[in-house]
Amino acid sequence: MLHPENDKGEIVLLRPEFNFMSITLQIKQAVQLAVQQVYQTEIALTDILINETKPEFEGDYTLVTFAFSKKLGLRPDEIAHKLGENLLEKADLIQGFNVVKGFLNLILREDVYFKYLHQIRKQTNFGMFAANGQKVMIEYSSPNTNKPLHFGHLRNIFLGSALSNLLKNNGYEVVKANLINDRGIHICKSMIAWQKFANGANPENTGIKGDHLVGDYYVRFNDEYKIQIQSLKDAGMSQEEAEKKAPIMLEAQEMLRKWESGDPETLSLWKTMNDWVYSGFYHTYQRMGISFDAMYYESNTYLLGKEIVEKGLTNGHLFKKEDGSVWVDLKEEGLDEKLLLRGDGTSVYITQDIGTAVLKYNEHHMQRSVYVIGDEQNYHMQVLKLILQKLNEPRADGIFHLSYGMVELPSGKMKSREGTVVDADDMVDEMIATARKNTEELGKVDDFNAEELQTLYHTLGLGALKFYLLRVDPKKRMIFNPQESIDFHGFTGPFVQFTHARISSIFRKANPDWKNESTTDEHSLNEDEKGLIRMLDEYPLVLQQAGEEYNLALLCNYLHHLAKSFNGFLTQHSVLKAESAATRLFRLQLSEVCKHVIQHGLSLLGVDAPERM
RNA sequence: GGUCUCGUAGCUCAGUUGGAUAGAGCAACAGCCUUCUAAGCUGUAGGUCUUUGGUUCGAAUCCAAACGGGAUCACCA
Repeated sequence: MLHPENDKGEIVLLRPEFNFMSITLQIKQAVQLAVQQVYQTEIALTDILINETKPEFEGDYTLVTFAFSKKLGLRPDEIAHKLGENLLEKADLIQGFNVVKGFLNLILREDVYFKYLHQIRKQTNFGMFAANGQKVMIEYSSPNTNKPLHFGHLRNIFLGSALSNLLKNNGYEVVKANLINDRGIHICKSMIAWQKFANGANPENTGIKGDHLVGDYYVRFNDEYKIQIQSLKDAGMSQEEAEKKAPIMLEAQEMLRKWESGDPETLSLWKTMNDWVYSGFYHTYQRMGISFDAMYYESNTYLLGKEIVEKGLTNGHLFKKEDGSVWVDLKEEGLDEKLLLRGDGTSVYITQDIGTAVLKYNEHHMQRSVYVIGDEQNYHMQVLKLILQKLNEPRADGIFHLSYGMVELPSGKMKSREGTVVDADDMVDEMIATARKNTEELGKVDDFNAEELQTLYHTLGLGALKFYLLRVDPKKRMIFNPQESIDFHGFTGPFVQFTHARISSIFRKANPDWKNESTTDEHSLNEDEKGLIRMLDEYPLVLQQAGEEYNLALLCNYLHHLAKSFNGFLTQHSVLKAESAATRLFRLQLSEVCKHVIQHGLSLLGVDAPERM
């Protein structure tokens, strides 16, 4: 219900035509004027609190006057009465009022609703914002190349992808970026295991998807590693020593050294196996409707990172220790000293992140750079931003870590070693299969051909999955119960999709000429209709707030609420068989906007809205 | 131990720039399909908003402490 404000406390009009129409803003302006007239006091629009009136009271919107009470030194109910009388007399949008303690319940004239609905109907892209000249990069997904994507990645991917859609909608120029972690000991582990155990197995001759194939050898490495540790321990070695001395681990480390020194054979294998993984990832992204504008590879950026660090050393922002290692001092910032280059000159994790950040900026010159990364890296991201600021890298202040909580199983964390990881491809398959099962049981689309059915199952399965992962506040960790799987009832994607299909059904059965109809009859609004219009009024604000807070859950909640309200409306009132021609026309218009908002909102979440289901 | 973070119905989550009697979904129970799609709707039941103290007209929301989860504090990535 609030309008966003800038530093000066002024209302910000992202797209003036929306806010001009907004019912709540109209009321606020009227209240502002009333306060001025009755009490000769200026009051900021942002200090005016307007809520929707609770159903148990009479009214449409409610002004809370407690805050004025302190400023004016008067009783809240007295202020409410005075303002109510003034508004009734002066403001032509108010038809009546009542006062309960400090709450001034306002009854709007019906034509306020009609006018609003007509105005948003004129907006062909209601919910879309004009370009704001700002460019933002959003990095998400960012997988390692040693194993397939799992359920935890899905939260990351859907968050990043939906956030990209949302910010684009809200007027930003968006660059979707993916940073591939393609180098390091983890990929060498898969490579070693493949060399030793695969007998030349590849995606073609096994039919196994490339990322899964490589992942299998990563698992195989760990199995072998465990066995070797055990036998070394049986021979009297300590756990710690055995972990260091296990031959297969030494081989992996040797391979990493070869990789870093540019050994052609090693590089060739590395490239081959990474390509298997990429084609697997590509397939997974594609079926989920995920895409990127810019790809970054850590194997490309770590060298740039080194350069930046060297430069920082000569600038005196960094310092060198006796062993030749390079450090940054973050004690002033309340942190510790952090290592940036090892004594032997090799880079560490954060070095390549520094390089990537600079490369990103050099290529795109964006004002803001969002990193969708799990909350276990909060500290790391804080350090990265501080270092870049310290090095005076441009737009370091524009870095934002969209930190999301881990997806956990009821039994706790997913652990690959314990085989409790839920694979992303399996999950998508399972959701599509569930969609199929539910659809077949209901038997509503028996006339669909095979292709239409495939599309529908895909739409519903992915809709359920995406909505499920986006409906929770990203900051909070969430628990996923695979046994119960994901429901298609209640607060879910398919529920919202279903509402869209129902509305679509109405329009299929209406005379297509209804848009040309006109009537001079009067239609009197009922509470359900008013409630729906109030919800539509809220939509641009929800989008704006969701964008500013990087919180897609707000949009999910809104869409569920809207769909729920619409379903309630539909069971109470008939559209096509309305009492009068005017009512029928009005309800068609209202339904049309609701359909648009549902479709538009879902599209931002990356979810399709089916015409039938 | 330091820092950060979370604690709301049996379960999963909303609600947190302080506002009326704290809301959804799932699970449970009772109803509603000759009427635009029942993947729906309505009702019942379910709460010491972890606890204690503070701030005030008013606290789930802000502050402090305690208790209980989680993350992190690597020359790993």
